[in-house]
Amino acid sequence: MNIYDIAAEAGVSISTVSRVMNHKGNVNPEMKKRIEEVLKKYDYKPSAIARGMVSKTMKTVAVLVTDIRIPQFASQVYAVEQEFSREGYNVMVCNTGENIENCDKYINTLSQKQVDGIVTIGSVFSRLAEYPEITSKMRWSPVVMANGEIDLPNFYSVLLNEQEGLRAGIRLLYGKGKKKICLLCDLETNLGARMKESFLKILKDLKIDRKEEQVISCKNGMEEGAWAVRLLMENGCSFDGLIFGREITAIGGMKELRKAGLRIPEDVSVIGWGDSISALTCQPELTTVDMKAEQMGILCVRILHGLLQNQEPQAPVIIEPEIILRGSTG
Amino acid sequence: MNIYDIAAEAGVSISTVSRVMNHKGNVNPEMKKRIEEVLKKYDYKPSAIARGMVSKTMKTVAVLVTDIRIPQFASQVYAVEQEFSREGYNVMVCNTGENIENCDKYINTLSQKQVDGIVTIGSVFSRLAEYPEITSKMRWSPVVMANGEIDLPNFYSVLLNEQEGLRAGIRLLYGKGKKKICLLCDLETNLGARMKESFLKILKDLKIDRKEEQVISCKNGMEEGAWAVRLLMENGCSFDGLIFGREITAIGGMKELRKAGLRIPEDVSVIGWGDSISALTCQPELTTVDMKAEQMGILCVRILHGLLQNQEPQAPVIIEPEIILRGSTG
DNA sequence: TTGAAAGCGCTACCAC
DNA sequence: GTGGTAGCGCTTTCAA
Repeated sequence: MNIYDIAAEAGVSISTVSRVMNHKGNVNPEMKKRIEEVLKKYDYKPSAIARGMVSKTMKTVAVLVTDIRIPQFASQVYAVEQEFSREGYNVMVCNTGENIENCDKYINTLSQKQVDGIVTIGSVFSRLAEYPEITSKMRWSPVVMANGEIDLPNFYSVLLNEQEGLRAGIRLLYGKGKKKICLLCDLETNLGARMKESFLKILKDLKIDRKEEQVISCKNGMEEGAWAVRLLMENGCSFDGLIFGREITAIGGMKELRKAGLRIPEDVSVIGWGDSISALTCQPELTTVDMKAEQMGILCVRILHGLLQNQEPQAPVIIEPEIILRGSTG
Repeated sequence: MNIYDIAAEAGVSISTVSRVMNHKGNVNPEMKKRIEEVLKKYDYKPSAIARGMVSKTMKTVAVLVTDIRIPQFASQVYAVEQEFSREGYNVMVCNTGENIENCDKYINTLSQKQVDGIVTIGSVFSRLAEYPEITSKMRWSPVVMANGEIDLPNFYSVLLNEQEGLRAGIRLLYGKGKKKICLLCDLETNLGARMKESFLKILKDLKIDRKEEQVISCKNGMEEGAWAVRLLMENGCSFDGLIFGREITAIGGMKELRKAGLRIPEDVSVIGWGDSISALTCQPELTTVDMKAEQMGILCVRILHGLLQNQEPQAPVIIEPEIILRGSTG
């Protein structure tokens, strides 16, 4: 069943059927009605592929994410999908893994399929800047980066004001009398490196002058969080406030603290970084800097969808995080 | 840049270029080399849309899932995406929500885009059987259901042996001397209803004869788990073993038990149903019946990919769950 | 207001 | 072994 069949049955030309289906141009009301009846009779849906061939769009966008199993990412992908779905787009999901070079494979097929746009989720994708052979292949469509930034004409950003989040966290701990604060995050990531920088700057602003290790690098994961805390204790570092770069590492860290007989929040207060249910399942519940995953996803869609409608590109959007108080900080 | 440009630059016809690109038919080695050089020079990628127009496939499949933010579902979608990606397919994700009728909207666009196949994730989709007006629109492609089953020619299934999982859970509790066991799951779902049935059957098999409420219906969610436990206690029901239909409800339930001063596992042993990190973040760690989400995703892909290659359709595949022992059962 | 026809970029068939 | 060409199902222009 194709447009010719419909046209034949309605006794008109395919042009007119096309006009009726797309609500374009003027069509005699009577004829229109006749065509619509045939359309309904067969519940006819025109081929998006043939349409895409002419119009150069399949109404499909792609999301690049390292791993959709990570709750924050899942939330963002969810928001992106739901928003785009409302605009009539479908969303392809690509789990690239941490290794940025894997993007290449996806970019190849996405460009062949001419997806209308790309959303990247997670700070790793900022590293694409180091792979011009990949970004050069990404010029056919706009790219909106959640938590990432690349200085190229078709790349746009939605960023989180991490520094303010960190500042709020430090203020909170400080207000509770916790003045020996450490930051534990993955310094090998762009986000982690930025956090360290902000952290040291804020401490300086606050005229806090700690000699002991203040920043420990640890990968994301529960085990790694526990490991980092152990390291801190083995080094004889004294601390009474910990800020983690991820919820899951914070939870691993809390387990280790408990194992060492330290009470949370009495002996050590803990702050995580995220926005997922995990913060509620752990004991005590975890105070977090809310990364506003869903809001970020929604904003990415607003920008990308705007671009697809030829709206003016926007300056990088900055989202303000919010600190959510729970048991781990008393 | 299209196939004509490549052909012109190489001084050959588009037929030959097509043959080289698709490694089909015989081409003079010299000419082949010349064409490949031009192809490489421009890093030329043929349009998947034009190709799809002829070949009737865009090498794309879709996943229908209620909500990708639920960890088990995220794991399954992840597995499906990774496996299909290895086979050269892209995966569209559709978050349909609990309301099955929302599928209609997605099915319409998916059929227009002629996706090669569909994977559904979660037992809700069994309910599609009640909506022939939707399933009738799903005939253009094979559908493989994870945890679901519909008796239609193009629908295939990968199922979990829930009864065995439940039996293992009950045996475990029984072995620990816990003989007053309750099941807490959402009876309004297909899965929940089946679990209740299995549960009662197993108790009967084991000649366990409990008079008190043994099955409580509670929706999925932490609050709901807590609510169900409260209900159980308010009813004065005595129990020493709880089996929940979801991890998250189990965690909510454990919180409530703790609040009531009950020790886990000494006073009450708890078993959840799932396969996610939450079981490790809670306190104590949760014993679960592993739903084998990733394995299930992988099997769905094997079946669907086989069907796309015109391999023989398979009988429903049944996966055996596995019980993972942790602190909540001692 | 309607229809004829070109053309989107490719694959596959049929001649040569 | 190679090239010409029909045709996939649509949208869009141009004439009528």
